[in-house]
Amino acid sequence: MNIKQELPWDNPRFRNWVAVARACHVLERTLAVKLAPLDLKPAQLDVLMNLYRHPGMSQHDLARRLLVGRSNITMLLPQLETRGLLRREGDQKDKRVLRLTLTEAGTELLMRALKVHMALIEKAMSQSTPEQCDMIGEQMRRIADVLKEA
Amino acid sequence: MNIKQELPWDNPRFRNWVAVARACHVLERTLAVKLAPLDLKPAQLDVLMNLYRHPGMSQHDLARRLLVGRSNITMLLPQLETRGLLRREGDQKDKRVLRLTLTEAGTELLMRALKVHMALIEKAMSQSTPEQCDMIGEQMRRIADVLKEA
DNA sequence: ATCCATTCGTTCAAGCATGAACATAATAGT
DNA sequence: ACTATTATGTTCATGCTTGAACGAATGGAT
Repeated sequence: MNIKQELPWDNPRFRNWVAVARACHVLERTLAVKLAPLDLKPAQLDVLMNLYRHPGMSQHDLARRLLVGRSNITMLLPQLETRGLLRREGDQKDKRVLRLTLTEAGTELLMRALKVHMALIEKAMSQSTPEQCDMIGEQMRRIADVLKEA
Repeated sequence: MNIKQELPWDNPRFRNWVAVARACHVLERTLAVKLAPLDLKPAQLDVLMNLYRHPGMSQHDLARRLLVGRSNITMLLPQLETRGLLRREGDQKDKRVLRLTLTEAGTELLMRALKVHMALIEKAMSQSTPEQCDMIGEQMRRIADVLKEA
């Protein structure tokens, strides 16, 4: 059996992608710590952000946007709803779907959390020039597109 | 209360970082699917990769390298050891530490998994020029460094 | 009208990751 | 030599995420 293939650590693409994954991991972890005082997890912040930008979303839409399963949303929402951060109201036309909207309290907490999130990202990406930053975003959006077709 | 702050979606750094996180998420997810036929999870592949490159690592070192808790390693290893993919041998000088090494079977499975992983990364990053790719890796390593000090 | 397929949300069991508490071994200070 | 501190690995309870199976609602075909 031919075990000698080109080993990935010599491949620039591999090494560089590993760096991307590590950076993501570290930032996610750091965000979780910084968000703890607000009693918010990164996943919950993602929910609030998406509801702020797209009020009236269905749970299914939210799941697709967050790249998670529908059941995940079902497990996630009650905590936030009980805390009065969002509302779930049945759609009149389609009795299957639940429309999601932020409450005042939800919006306010979101704003405080966003300050934390923004500060972290600013710190992380402060070393990159605007051009580099845009290029990175461009490439990453392309990657997500390429893989979604896979 | 002043709720009107600069909203993040208008900030390039924020938008671009979100793209990074999404790309990571999608690639991780895709990798999990493609690795399923080998009965390997991404986290397990990470273990095998690190043991291949650094034979004789301790569990603590492995945990730090994977950015994961020590207990996680403890829960992760028995599955791989039972499958005969790695060995855990007590260190003679320091009876606390367990030295980890890949077996033949482990190395062989790793090589097969690496083919899958590499193909995926190649596909993802094929759209970037080598210069762009290196620049991305450079920035990401810097981000990880900056955040580790935080 | 009546099936049939599809969609949305829920429930449930399973697998993972985490952090705190613990046991054992090594090390440093005295 | 003795104690206190630190380091390594394990155990355990908790919480998160997933996927499969389900019920209810919708829409389309005949």
